[in-house]
Amino acid sequence: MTKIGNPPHLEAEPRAQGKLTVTLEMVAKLAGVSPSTVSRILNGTAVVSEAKRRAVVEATKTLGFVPNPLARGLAGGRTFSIGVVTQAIDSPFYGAALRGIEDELDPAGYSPLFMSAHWDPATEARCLELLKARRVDGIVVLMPRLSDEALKTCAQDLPVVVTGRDLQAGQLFSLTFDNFTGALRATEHLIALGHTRIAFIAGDAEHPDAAERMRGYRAALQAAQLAFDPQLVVPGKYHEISGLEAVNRLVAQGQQFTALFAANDQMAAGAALGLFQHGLRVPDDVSLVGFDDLPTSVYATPPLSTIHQPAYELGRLAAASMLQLIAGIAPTAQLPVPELLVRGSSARRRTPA
Amino acid sequence: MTKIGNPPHLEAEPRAQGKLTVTLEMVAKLAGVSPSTVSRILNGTAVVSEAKRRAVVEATKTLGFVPNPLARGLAGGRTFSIGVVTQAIDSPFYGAALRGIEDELDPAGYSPLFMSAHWDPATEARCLELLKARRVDGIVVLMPRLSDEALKTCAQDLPVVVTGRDLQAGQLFSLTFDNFTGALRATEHLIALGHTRIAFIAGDAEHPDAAERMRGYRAALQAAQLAFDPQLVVPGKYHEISGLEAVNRLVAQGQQFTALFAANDQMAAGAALGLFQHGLRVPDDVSLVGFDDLPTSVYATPPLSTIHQPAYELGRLAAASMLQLIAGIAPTAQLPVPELLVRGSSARRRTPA
DNA sequence: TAATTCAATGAAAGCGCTTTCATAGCTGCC
DNA sequence: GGCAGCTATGAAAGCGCTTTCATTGAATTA
Repeated sequence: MTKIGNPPHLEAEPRAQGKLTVTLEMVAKLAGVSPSTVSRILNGTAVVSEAKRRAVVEATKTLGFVPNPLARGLAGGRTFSIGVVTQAIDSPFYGAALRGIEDELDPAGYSPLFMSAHWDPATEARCLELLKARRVDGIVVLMPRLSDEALKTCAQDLPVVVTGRDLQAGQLFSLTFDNFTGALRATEHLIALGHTRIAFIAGDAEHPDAAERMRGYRAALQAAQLAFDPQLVVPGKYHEISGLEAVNRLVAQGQQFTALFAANDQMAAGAALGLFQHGLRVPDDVSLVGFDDLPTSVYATPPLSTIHQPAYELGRLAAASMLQLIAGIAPTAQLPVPELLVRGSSARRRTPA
Repeated sequence: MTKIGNPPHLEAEPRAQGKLTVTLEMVAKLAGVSPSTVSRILNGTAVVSEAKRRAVVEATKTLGFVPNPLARGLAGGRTFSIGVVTQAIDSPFYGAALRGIEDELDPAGYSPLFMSAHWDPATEARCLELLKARRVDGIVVLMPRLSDEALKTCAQDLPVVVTGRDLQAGQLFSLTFDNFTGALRATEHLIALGHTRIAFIAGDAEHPDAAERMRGYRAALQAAQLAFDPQLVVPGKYHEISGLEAVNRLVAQGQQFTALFAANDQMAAGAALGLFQHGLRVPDDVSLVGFDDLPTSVYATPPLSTIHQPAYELGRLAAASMLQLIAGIAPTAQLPVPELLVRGSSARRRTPA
């Protein structure tokens, strides 16, 4: 029988391990109780006499017993693991969120199972299937690309928490950030600095949050009675390169603008490079504001003014909500309101309009 | 009996799911064969007649059967999952490596299990324990902080692949990047541009790779017969803030330097901000070179010259090596040699020495 | 043709745990 | 004092799969 840690093809290698897996049964025997009792103590499933409890705890220590999660999952139906679907595991924004999830889940005895869907709905669907197959106790999807319907269907099988989408259902909880207000504040800030020609690098319209940010931008203009000029709006895809290309395009078209609002920090970084390449100084010639507050943005030159989006907090709250869902409690968590961080990239208009 | 997907506390919620988990046994019955045969076909463990194989495949499709990884793991001793310990899941560098691992493991039918140790040996040890408890088939540790001994001990239980440390053992394989040569090339580049006063922001001496980079810096100076000036070397901790502080310190001390080599891109970013704040232009006043080639570095203003470290490739190779280890093949993977990327942050010396 | 080997397959025994179910021993009340 | 009503605990049946082990029928050999 192949034993864990003793792969047959490695038999040649000397192994100094006689620890042939301590099982719950061994603990039971040593403690002089039945396996059921040990299990009950382990899970706090039932009342057990203090004497036996002590004996079991001691036996557990003596033997160095660690319950086998696989067996637990198989027998009990719960794996104490939460599937986490992110779009890009290597994105700075999601990284912070993942850490938040990790930090929240860990003390509760749950482990996250990360997968990335790369913004592709099909991949995302596959991730969900894989996670369900792995019998996770719940799934957190950060910025899903799947349809509301698909998510609801998924939530029929197990608790689901999504971010960046507003939909509630039985075991489905969502956490949304007020992108509209965030974008509104960012644009207002630029307007307050005297800018009237404010270009906007939009996110992919497919993302609801990108649409909201666009809406915020327009609302601010309108409130200030500034005309909305479609020429000043360039579509992007949330990557640095989009920001760079957007600036190239604006400049090529000869658009006049003294401020630039990018729908996320990554595009703002790209835009900064574009402006630099065209000899436009930030903030002297063009004020720049981003959205997200990536950890790196404060180290941009000049540091980027932006809307703080609490990625870490988002992760924590999502995880906490999931834990509540599992416990049968209706989550009520809410993300903090958007906060504008004014740094060096935005300044009062200096050039003539 | 608590069924997966039917948490008792959620019974109130209407569930439209009659899919009571398709098991291998059901497939066997439908295909008219024994469970053993189905298992054998699934795993390719033995020769099975073409007729039965077809029947089973069809039954699998009809029923939409997906094997339960938990049961597989419990019965077979293999979980088809690989533990991956990273130091910071939210670091841009590790993010790329994780993606590489994911991409490599997925087609092989393995899933990664990510955990971050936050540069803390104790946490790292705990991660290893947790992963072993989860019965992963192997563990990849990116830049371990644990002692060589501890890692070797761990490798007695299961295959282990580490990066950034040079140690081989039975089931232990390591993948190292030539940090020395990388730092050498970076410094040589600066020297070739006419710089003679080259400051260096070092990484934490505890990291072997940081020590190597320091060694490369010194070797380049020596080869060019430039004096090594300890005053020009500032210790850092691989974070942006270290770079910023380092520049502040250099400037406060009134050190003369026309070039700055940071042991990683994050510190280079911080340094760039520091230089900016002190009115020192890059590259006009100070040439700046980093190390790692983070995805964001190409979007710095100006784009950062740096040593490309193939994080994604590193992940892929680590994962591939793990797969080989599991298959009983001795891995031979090697990281590509360091490559210097000259971008806008480094230029010929313009200021007098 | 009989004896032997071998390939394909089924039966059954777990893997390590949870969870009914059943059973002792108690407490308490009429 | 006897019986309902508990409580603490053990026995045993799985969870869904893998893997011996045993068996059958066919292929091979003398």
